[in-house]
Amino acid sequence: MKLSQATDYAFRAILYLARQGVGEKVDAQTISEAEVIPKRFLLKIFRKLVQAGVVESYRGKYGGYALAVDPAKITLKDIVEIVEGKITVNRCLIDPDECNKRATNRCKIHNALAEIQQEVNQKLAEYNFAQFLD
Amino acid sequence: MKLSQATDYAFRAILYLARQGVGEKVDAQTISEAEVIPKRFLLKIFRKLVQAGVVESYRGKYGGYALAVDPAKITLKDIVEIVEGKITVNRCLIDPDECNKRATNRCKIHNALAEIQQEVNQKLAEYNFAQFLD
DNA sequence: TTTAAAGTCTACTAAAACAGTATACAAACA
DNA sequence: TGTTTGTATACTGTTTTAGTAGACTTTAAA
Repeated sequence: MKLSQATDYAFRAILYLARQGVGEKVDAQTISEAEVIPKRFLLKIFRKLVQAGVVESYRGKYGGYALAVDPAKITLKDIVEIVEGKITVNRCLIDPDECNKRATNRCKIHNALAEIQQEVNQKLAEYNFAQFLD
Repeated sequence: MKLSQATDYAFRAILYLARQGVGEKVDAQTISEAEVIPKRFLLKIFRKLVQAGVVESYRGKYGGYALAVDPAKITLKDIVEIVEGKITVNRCLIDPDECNKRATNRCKIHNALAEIQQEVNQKLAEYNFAQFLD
């Protein structure tokens, strides 16, 4: 029941770019040093963020990354889902075949977990990166 | 960001015992079959529940397990914590040394995650096993 | 008082996930 | 045209998860 290290790194990388402003390019090396994130690992995380359209990348000399979206429009939930996929508190909640009792909808515990999962998603969606800028 | 299979099994085992009533003994084999849980694995989970005092065990022939506590007093949070320990949404929230920026208390993101963590704990604590008895 | 059926304790193992690295490649600017 | 940047793919070591195994202990009934 925890977020991965990669997600935590992504939070910090996005916040770093948000502080520079939308469209302001910074190279991975600089962010890696400032935020104490292994560079190759950070590059890997950035590829997901680029693919998702949250960040844009610039290749070649003087390349780097810049925020593509207003920080106020980027939530913690967005980043979590980009990096590690949708949150699933219990495996039964994704795929009924994962419930070895095949009782997903009849099981009150699973209904409770579904509610908790929704609550977590909602909470994560309440925080956007504009709020984290000092 | 999900609960382990062991926790899910524990939920179902506790619910099974709750349906029998406090003090009503059932052997692991029966529960294993009814809830489709590997028996040896279930035995291992039960040891934690026994140690925590939620369940009492009876050894020897005609032994088994029985709920030791009123189901209304057992919450989802209790079981999660017994089986997999306290929930920590982000590793920084347990140990500041885990934050490679050493910024746990100054970091607004981590403060947000701390709030979400508390929310999850509170939600889990709102559900008790009496509520799940039809 | 023996024996069979229960749980206990410790250790082991296979598979998946996590965290990070490496190597080769492509683009861009100077 | 060469150096600096990101891209793509694949590899690797460690930890966690999920489950299994074997030897042992307890208990009740025959």
